[in-house]
Amino acid sequence: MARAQTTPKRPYAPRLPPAERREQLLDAALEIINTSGVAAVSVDAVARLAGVTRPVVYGQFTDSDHLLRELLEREGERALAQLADVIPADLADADPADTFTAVARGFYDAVLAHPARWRAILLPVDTSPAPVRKYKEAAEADLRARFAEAVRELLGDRPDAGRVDVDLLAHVVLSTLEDGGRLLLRDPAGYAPERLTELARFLAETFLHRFRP
Amino acid sequence: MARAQTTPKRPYAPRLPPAERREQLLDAALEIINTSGVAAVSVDAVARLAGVTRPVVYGQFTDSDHLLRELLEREGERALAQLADVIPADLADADPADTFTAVARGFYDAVLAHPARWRAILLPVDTSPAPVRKYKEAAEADLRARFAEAVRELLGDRPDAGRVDVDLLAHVVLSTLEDGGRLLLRDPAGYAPERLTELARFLAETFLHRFRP
DNA sequence: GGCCTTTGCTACGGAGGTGTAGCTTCAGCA
DNA sequence: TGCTGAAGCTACACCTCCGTAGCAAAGGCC
Repeated sequence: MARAQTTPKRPYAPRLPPAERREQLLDAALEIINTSGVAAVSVDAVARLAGVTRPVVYGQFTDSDHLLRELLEREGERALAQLADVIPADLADADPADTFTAVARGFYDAVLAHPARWRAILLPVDTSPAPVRKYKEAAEADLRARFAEAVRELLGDRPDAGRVDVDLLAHVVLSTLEDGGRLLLRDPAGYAPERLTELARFLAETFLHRFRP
Repeated sequence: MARAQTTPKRPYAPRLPPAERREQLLDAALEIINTSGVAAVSVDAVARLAGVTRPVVYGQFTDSDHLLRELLEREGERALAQLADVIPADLADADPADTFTAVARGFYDAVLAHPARWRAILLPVDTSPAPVRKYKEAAEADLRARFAEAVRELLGDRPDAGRVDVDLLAHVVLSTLEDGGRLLLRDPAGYAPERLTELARFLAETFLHRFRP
């Protein structure tokens, strides 16, 4: 009764140095994305989940867009780090179909290893007021360019090689892999990595077959 | 000065019978999606754009979700109607690669013919609070099933036919076509229907080549 | 030309989010 | 042990959107 007359007085949150607070807030935002979708991310929601008040969030980020951009950047870097082990540096030696299959498998395993991260990256295709999308598109363009380069090298001056729209093919292949990632996130049982990888192998072999009659 | 003392008194919107008002409101929502994204669709925004007050909207729809669902249903039906002319009834006769190429071309032309409609359908991959997504997924599942059936018929009992994960392949092919549609909407000059269709033909031929050595 | 139904409007109360100004608490250090 | 700066908190004013209750205008019908 005595304390009811005054506001319950929120417990003081543990103090953290800026860098740690920052990480904690980004973690909170990632969790919100995974439980309630990107749309639910607001300065308010992040502060609440982190057990802190809004001014604390404003101390680290200018607004929720800024926070979201930073989150995608952080997760994007970590995602690329995951893929770095997977994407081969030199592909001159190995069988191209094997290589592609291994990349696909590595990607799907990476998705399964950190579903929350990849959900944040793969699901919001249109969302985010455009400044966020930029970072992602740049990263994807880079991946496409590398893939296209690899295909060009592979085809060399084989007959008919000129007929292939390599850049558009890169687009299609990347988006196919991504789509597999989304299926994996939505229904890991129905679309297990093995199944997705098997199709990747089939497609790679089919493509190569076309150029080795 | 005389009229400044009272509220400016909004001009009375032209009266419309419910059915027409409904259409008009759906049109307004579609325009909002195209100019500002799905996230910007609210009862308020729709009413404003339609030159009408909120209670009028509530007369036709229970809330913005309901409105969005109805819109997707309307546009979905119209989209399917566009595709009806394109998707062949019997495919026993023609060359499969030609058929697939024609379907792809028809689809891309349909997208270009009504970009606003297809933007509403293709762009919001994750958005929309889940009840809206349902309708779309059902339609896609149907398309996938039909495609898968066609491929099964085509393969028949050719050697190796059993090795193909037809259902997953249907997923990949549909999502590839859709991705082409998105490219077309974002950059019609860079990804003209001809270019996209050419790749579709190449992929179809490559696939068939694998089964006709 | 007056009535009555239909369509639209004003006006309210409320929920939730934004960003900021100014006060409080904590912890380390002299 | 008391000061001080960094880290948090409260409180406020503002905005946008939500739904609804009750009033006002149009226009068809007799």
